Amino acid sequence: MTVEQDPPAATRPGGRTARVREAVMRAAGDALAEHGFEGLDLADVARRADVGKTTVYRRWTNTTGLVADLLAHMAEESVSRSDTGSLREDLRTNARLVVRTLNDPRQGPLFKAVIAAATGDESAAEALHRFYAIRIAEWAGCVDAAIARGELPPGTDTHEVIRAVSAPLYYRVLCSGDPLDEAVADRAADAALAAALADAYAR
Amino acid sequence: MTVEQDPPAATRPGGRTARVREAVMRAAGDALAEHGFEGLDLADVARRADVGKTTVYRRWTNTTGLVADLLAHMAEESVSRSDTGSLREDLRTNARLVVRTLNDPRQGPLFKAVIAAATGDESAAEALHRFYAIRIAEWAGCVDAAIARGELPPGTDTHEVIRAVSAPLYYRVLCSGDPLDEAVADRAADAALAAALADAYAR
DNA sequence: GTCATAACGGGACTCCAGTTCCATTAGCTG
DNA sequence: CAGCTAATGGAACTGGAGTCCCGTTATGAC
Repeated sequence: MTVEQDPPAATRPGGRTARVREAVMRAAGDALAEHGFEGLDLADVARRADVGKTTVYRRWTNTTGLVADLLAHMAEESVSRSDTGSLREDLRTNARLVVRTLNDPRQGPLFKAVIAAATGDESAAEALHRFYAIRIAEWAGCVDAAIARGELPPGTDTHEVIRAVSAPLYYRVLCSGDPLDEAVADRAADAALAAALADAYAR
Repeated sequence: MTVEQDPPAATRPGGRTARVREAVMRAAGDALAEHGFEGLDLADVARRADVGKTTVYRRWTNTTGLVADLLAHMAEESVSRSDTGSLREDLRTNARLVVRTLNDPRQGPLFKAVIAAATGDESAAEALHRFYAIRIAEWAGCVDAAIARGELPPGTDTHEVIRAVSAPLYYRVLCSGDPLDEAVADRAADAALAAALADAYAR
């Protein structure tokens, strides 16, 4: 029996489709940064992207679907971590990068909007978790290197160290509303390092 | 001239108005816990509260206004902090309380929804920041007591210690999506304490 | 008790986000 | 380059969130 398995995709990801996605992703980022998630209007995104409203609704269904894809798109652009040879410096670099991102007039509101979207929609939440998993795994490499240098003992939860750096920064932005600057970033990095060292001693 | 200054309020906060607010607050909490912030419909809240739709729109204007008032209402119910005589134990108690709240099938989604609302609306954000300021100030008393007992040196940023306890828990819920349990709570509390001690040594 | 009016309730109305339908454009295959 | 059809674009349509109008209720002052 010659069943023709795996039909030739029947899809057409060629030039135009990709072009449309790029334009819509950029437009969605702009719109989110400007009006936040709740102010997101797919018709407005379509206008900005110079694309038919119908196309946006057909391919992304609704606002959370669009946000989920935007996150996947953002995750595709990998950021390289630093490697200064000192864990304290690497963590401070990471913390300052997060602060700069969250304070950035475009990126800050975008991240807030995306997090807001994730609180109400499972697929957006999954996309967000994947995004952070990638970032955390990337920077966890710094901690691995530190362990290799003997700055931290083996058995340290490397991902937890990186999470500990970002956590107080996001907490300020999302919950308490306290200001965010380089001093706060450095304190967050130092606190994460102190916690990791204390945890090592306790074992 | 006998100008009658300060006319008798011209407002009528009597029985009915207060009753309506209570009913709407409860209904809003239910609705947020069930459908999240983006699924919040004032007409639905009105129905649950057995109150006219017009009334809800007149008094709270829109969804973010309702959320802002709900937060004020939640802040009014003060929770008493613990006082075990040991800072580590107090911080762990706090961390476990936060975890239990965020994992609670009703409170968890409610907090997520409220945070989502705050990302897109200034007045909701202010209400949220006030809410956390009250909670943090309350629990900072534990750190004050610890300083008085000599567990920590004077000059410690007491609010920062409390923020450091909650931060990793909220980060997991809102960003990374990692699970939340008592072990994580204890680790967060211990990390906050370690960071505070390290910060004290550094000074 | 009586009165003035703050606050509420019901229902009609408006407006626009989201859907549907169909014509048009442009990837892919041969 | 010719043909098939995936994918897009325009425009009319629709449902329900939010508004408006006006009659009704009940609070507080006397």
